[in-house]
Amino acid sequence: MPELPEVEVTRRGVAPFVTGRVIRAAIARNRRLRWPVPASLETLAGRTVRAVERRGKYLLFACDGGHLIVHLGMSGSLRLLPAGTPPGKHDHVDLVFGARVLRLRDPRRFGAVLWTEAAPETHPLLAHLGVEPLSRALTAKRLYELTRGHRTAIKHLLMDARRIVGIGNIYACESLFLAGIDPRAPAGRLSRARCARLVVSIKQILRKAIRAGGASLRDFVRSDGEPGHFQLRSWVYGRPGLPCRRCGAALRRIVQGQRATFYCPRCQR
DNA sequence: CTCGCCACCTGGGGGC
DNA sequence: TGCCCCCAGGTGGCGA
Repeated sequence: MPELPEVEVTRRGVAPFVTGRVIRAAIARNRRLRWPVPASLETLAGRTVRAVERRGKYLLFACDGGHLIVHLGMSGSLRLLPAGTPPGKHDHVDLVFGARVLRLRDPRRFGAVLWTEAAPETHPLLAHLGVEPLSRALTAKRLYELTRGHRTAIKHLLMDARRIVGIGNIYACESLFLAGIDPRAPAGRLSRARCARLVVSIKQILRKAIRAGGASLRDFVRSDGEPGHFQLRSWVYGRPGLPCRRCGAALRRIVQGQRATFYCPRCQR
């Protein structure tokens, strides 16, 4: 799935086609996502989409009277298709806009579609989210402060959405490579200089991935319905045993917190 | 509060 | 071909 760049690319792909448009119908063929798709989904019919926003990996469709919250989980994608396109097995939710339908496909059903009439930032899923990595709020100083007192590995902390949002397994590995930091390093012991380098690396890799149209691995499909062929060439992710593109050393795969971590034992210390 | 771990799902790929 | 096992980009929630 979708880490921040893929969600942002989806947002940008979808927004021009739905902003200012009236939802003619909202359809849930399978309500069994991570949480049940609420019955209030159907009340979207007749409402206008005012904006498409993003908070972390959550997409927020600002509508008259509320926000539709969409999370793509690990295998979700949103596509714009001609209305009437027959749904596939894993196409669970549709928003119909006249000639087009915005369709959620999510084979693993780890995604979510929720509706809230309160301010979205107060929603339980969003209320405790951390800093946006591409915002000015993420500075070297901020990362330094966020890491103090934490013995957990820096890679694990990067993926903790209560501190920093949007960084998943791929971009955690890649940004640590760019910063030359061992993913196992205790977060609280990183120097100010290393925090500064890591912040630069995080912003760089996320921006680059957005520019590339999102790293397209198996499940990500661009919102226009074309399978993304763009794949950000990874430095370390998914390359165990292969030579480091920078120094030639054999890359390693380890497991941290039940997740695979890829790194270069020579470049990252 | 932090931590370590589990669970929720389906599908693809490799080995036999 | 078929079967079985392993792996996968997330993250809420549990108990310690």
